[in-house]
Amino acid sequence: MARTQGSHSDITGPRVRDAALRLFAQYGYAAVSMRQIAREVGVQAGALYNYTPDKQALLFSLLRGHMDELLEAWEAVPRPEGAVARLEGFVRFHIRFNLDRPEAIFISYMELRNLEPANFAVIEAQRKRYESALEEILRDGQAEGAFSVPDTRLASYALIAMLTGVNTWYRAGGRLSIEEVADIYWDMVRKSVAIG
Amino acid sequence: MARTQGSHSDITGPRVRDAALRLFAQYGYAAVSMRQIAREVGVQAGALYNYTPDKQALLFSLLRGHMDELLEAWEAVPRPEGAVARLEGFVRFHIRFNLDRPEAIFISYMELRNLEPANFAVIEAQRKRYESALEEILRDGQAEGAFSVPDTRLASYALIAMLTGVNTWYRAGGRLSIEEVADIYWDMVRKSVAIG
DNA sequence: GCTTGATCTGAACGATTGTTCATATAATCT
DNA sequence: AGATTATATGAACAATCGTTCAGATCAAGC
Repeated sequence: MARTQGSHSDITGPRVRDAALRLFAQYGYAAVSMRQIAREVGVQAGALYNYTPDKQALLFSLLRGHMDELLEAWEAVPRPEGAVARLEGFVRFHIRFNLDRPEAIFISYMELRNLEPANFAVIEAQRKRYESALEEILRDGQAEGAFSVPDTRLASYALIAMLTGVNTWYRAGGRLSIEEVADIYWDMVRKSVAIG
Repeated sequence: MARTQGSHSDITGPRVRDAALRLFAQYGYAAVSMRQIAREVGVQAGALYNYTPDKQALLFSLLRGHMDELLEAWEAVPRPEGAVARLEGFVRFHIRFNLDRPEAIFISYMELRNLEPANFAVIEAQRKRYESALEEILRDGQAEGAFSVPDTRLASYALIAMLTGVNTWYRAGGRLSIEEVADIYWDMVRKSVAIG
């Protein structure tokens, strides 16, 4: 048997990516086999190679696509006057974006070490680009006299870690909505960089 | 050949654990083979089974040992009067402890999903026990009127994530000492839960 | 209706996996 | 010195890994 009714590249391709994303997030890149991905899609392992040259490229493509989406989405966020407003924008954007795609976020942090050096460099550069947006806001706020942040680099690391941590505990349908969570985090972030 | 000069269980045992810890931290549990660990120790793969019943037990033993050490060390920390002082104690302890053993911390967060369910439950319970110590401090501070933390559970998650994030960027010999880092983080934590 | 091209199967490849075990050696005990 | 025990080797096991490929099958274009 081969090629069952109604199956096309346009359908199988995304299904391969979806299955890989979900399985990588759940079990980890190294622990997931190509046959496991194929089974999820309902296809034999060999068929996957119509959609990716190899397993590594599949991981890279997922991470690359995710980072592209992240950077694009962030650049589309309005850039209001004042560092405080911009910081609030960043916090709310980050939480919303992360909670919207927990699996992609998860593998973006967990599977970096499974990227070949050349691929790692690409993703790492994109991540730095995103995180430097936060540091720039902190620098602006410091210059404006709105923040008290002696070390903006370090503070940006601290805040990113805090915000990204939401994904480790938030579950849809819990007692708090995403907006309520964002409100609380924004309050903590605001105070943590405030003067005093 | 077998048993080369001067090698004993007392020596090989810890070396197996050290090698496993380092390799798991660097490449991930699933990506590291028993033969790789054995090579690092300078022994054949079969010899590892004098020190662990299987690979899974080796991972669990490392995590279990780490969590025991963490809980014991935390309980040895003096418990001063006042939630603010206790919070400062927690922050400084957490950063110091984490930066002292980056590899154990790393696998404690990355390899949880590679634990069998029964093993996972044990480690997870220990982690909860540790994190609840922070939440208790926040509740005390709220009751004292020293903090403004509407949701202590959520705030404890936020702070833990922020503090643990230090390990992702801190490198020994960098421009800041551990104490300087702890000072800066404590300042941010203090303000983030303060009133106003 | 026949051909073409895209898509998939199913078997096969060599390599590697975790683990077991008979055997050999070296340290320790008597 | 001889016997015992702990510790290691090295080969073997079945299972699984990522990947390749000839051939089968279906959809689309003429």
